[in-house]
Amino acid sequence: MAPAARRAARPAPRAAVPTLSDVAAKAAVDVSTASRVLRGEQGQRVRDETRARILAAADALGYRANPVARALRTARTHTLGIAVPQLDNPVFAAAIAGAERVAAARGYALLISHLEDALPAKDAYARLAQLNRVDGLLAATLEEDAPFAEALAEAGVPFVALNRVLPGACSVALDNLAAARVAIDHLVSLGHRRIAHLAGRVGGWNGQGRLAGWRAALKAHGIRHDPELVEHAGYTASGGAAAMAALLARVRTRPTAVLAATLVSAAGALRTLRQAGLAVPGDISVVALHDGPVAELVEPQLTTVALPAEAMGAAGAEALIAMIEGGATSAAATLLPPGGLVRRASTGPAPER
Amino acid sequence: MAPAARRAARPAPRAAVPTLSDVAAKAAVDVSTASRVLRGEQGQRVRDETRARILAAADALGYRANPVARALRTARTHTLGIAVPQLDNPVFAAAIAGAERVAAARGYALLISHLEDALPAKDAYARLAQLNRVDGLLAATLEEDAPFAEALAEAGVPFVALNRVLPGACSVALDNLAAARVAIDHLVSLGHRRIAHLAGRVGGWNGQGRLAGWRAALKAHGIRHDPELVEHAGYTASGGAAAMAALLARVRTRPTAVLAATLVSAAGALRTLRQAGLAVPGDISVVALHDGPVAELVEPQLTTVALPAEAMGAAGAEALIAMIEGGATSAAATLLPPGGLVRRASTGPAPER
DNA sequence: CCACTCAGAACAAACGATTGCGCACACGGA
DNA sequence: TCCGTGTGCGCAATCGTTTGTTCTGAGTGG
Repeated sequence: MAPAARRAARPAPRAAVPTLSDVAAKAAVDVSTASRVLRGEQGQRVRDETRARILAAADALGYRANPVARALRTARTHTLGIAVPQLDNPVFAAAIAGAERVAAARGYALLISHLEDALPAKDAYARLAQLNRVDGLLAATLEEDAPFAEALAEAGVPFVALNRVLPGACSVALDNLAAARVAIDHLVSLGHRRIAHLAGRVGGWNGQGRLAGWRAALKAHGIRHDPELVEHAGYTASGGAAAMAALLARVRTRPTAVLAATLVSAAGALRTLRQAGLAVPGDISVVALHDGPVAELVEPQLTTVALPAEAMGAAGAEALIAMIEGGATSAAATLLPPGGLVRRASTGPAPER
Repeated sequence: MAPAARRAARPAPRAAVPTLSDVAAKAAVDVSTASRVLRGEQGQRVRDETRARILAAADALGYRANPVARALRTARTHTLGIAVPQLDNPVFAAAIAGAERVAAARGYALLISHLEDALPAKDAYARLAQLNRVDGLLAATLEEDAPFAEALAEAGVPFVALNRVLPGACSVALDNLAAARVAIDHLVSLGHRRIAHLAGRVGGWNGQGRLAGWRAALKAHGIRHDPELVEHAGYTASGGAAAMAALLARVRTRPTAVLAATLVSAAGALRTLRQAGLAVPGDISVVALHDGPVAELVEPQLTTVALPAEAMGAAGAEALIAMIEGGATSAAATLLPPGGLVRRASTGPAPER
């Protein structure tokens, strides 16, 4: 199979890419005519014969419009930016995948930018330097980045907040209340009434929402929420383990079930429970928000509530493109309903007392 | 100062972004002079006073060069593309993170493209349409995509193959032989001599390399490799579980240790071992290639060999930028050495016979 | 037979930068 | 006084498109 692979180093292999004027020349028309035909605009008055000639020439040359030149002229790059705080987080990875899918389908490219930490508004402006190369931005930021949002708004850059609701900005986020409700409904249906909550990041939008959801769902079932049953676990395994340990050490009456705000913290909690000699779900049931491959790797496999991370990215991209193309800056917030309960082995009937 | 800045027709919230000619006007110089000063080129003959005036004007206006215009003129977008087959795979996520880090540090943006499946060369060309918006491409593709590579080479697009070595192309990949060696050394030092291999994707570059590494490392220790001890597991948990089961069912003498080609398949194998009533590491040790958070979530926690996925993305970006800026198309392959053994609970001394 | 209309296509001006070249002016030596 | 020489900057072309405007005939009604 020796034939094709041959890769010259010297002669600057970059083939001259045909331009519009090449096409126009070959078809013996003006570039403007060629442009109109190739852009396929309706209502253009071009004779069929001419049109065919241009299309043939373009095809023969393998012409592709130069996006850069087009962007300069039209002031539209057909590129979306997505800024995420962490690339390794599966939730953001999924969101990126969703955004990429929609972007590609709509003819947009996706530029990705990693926003290490909470960025000082200053940095936000620095990032803005890059922003004239995108038509809009998907901002999947973690917390009090009002400055960031304001910088964007001020600069007139269309953007949508992802993974949280930002008042006044178009936002696409997860419906944490509904998600918590699904989890609690499940536990209650199994007979649980004393249900603890391993909360997520304090101050984070999702963390707050899930905590609120836990409370509201309990209330809906006529269960008074016991503040003692909340422990902040963050979103790491060690955080989950530590929080579970703290909870067990602190409470008088052990809860019969736990709602963990994140999958990974639930996995950590499982470790603590195992070490404490408690059976899951025999002694205590565990359910986590967010589904993922990890749920099947732990022992026992975790019952979860699937959350639409991919769809969140996709919906964000849709909304952003709508803003860009429609021109209207909507400030509507979209809450994506949970995908449903994924029942596995970590939940079971409440133990008899 | 009414003259220069007047842009939007409607109220058009998008703030008028200052252009070079705005700066030039404010500093009362020609745009060419402003350009030379702002680009900071050496050897330009500009009076200090003039330079200061221009810098002040740019600063006052908050001027940022328009990357699109610059790209059009210079035929360089300062954008890298990265094509990955799966966005949800932590390895690729890490590679993207690494590439993004380097790209950002070097003043490049990163465009990400998801290549669903093996892409017919046709599709490869379609993607090329987007390619004149990047200066080069990081191609993290899975397998026999020689057509893709050739399409790129033919189009003269600088690219580097990521996560595999592609003959004739600049490649950055993991040193699977060395990684397997680290794992086997560890097991052998614990007294293991009958070591099975849960292989990765058949036909994949990494899968092949790890299999070869397993063989070579055994040989280095004077252990004859037993072909019976290889089972193809792929890179999923269920694949790992099934392969482990098949292996146990098939072999006469049970191996005392297993080298899994991937972290997730190792996790699957753990499940099978647990169900089979075998103790890990009491009856059998397990070590996986690639480290990650999952390793600490499973029971027992997995001993792994850390593989530099982030560094791979970074090195790929470095190489690509070097190609772009240096002009020379190197075809060198870089193999990244493993990060080392991460010893956890899944490996222990070989059981007495 | 003559203006008039309108289809079909060319002209030309942007978009915002970069860059080769040329034009002044000041200075120094003959 | 005059002619290099060289510094400091402006002129203008260009990158590849898009798009408003103008031009040219051919067809038409009066």
